[in-house]
Amino acid sequence: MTTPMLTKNQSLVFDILTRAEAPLSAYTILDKLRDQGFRAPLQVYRALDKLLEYGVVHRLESINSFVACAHPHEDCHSHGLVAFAICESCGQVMEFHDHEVDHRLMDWLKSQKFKAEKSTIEIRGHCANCTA
Amino acid sequence: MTTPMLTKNQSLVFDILTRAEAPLSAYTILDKLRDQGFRAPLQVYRALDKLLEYGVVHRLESINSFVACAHPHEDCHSHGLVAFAICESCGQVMEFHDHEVDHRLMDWLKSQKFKAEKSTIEIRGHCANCTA
DNA sequence: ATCAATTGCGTTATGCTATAACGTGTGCGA
DNA sequence: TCGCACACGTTATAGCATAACGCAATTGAT
Repeated sequence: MTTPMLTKNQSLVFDILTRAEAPLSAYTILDKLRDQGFRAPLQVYRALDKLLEYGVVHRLESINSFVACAHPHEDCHSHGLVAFAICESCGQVMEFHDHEVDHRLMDWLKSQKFKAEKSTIEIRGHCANCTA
Repeated sequence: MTTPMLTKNQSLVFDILTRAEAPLSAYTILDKLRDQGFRAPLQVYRALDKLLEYGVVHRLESINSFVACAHPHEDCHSHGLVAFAICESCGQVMEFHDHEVDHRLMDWLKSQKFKAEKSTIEIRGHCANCTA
């Protein structure tokens, strides 16, 4: 999918996520954008929906947060599965694509005649820096 | 981990989940247990916390729901990763363990010196029955 | 040019998910 | 019998997400 021109709200949300050191919740984004005129959660969620659709933002289901795609130049959808390692100390996220894991899961799904549409692979733990 | 005797509330919640055809949200469980005296969400969440700890129940992060472990005789923790295929039509869930995927992810995490603690692999789509 | 359809936007209200904080009772070992 | 751990019950609150309404701007076909 090619990413169309972002609207004002979409750009504001995307910029916040791009500059963030860690994933942000929708309400945290809302708070950071109050000075820019944001007043309601829906303004954030609507922008996020589009950014997710364009593949430039990921939703981290296990922590109800959102993060800018770490590989914006490639097309995340073509990667198939995307995995995330989420540090519970510092909050930082590593994004990871692996075709082996991808194929293995897809083969199993195929054997079950299951049509996959969206996937979530999230590992929570502690990153190298925080495992002092 | 060996599963201790369940308390009354834990048993009630576990039985509901065991009999359910699909994952249930905490509030759905609450509603189903009102006749048994449940009145507040915490009664459900506290039971769920223990059942999760014992490994007899899984939390599906992507749909905020809970499901009884499909392989109660084995120890889910020793399986390493557990994957779920969740049908968005009928709600049914297939549970799946694969050492290949497991090792591959763990190797990558190890190379990043990331200490994994909890993992989530959830694929949403449509099952064979619902892909008419 | 005009009308209809689409899309984004703003607002209010609401619903769903999860936990904090308090107190009670029970069982059990020191 | 004292103290501790644990399960439980209740009220209140925090955090996450969407429904439903209406308005404005854009586009594109007639």
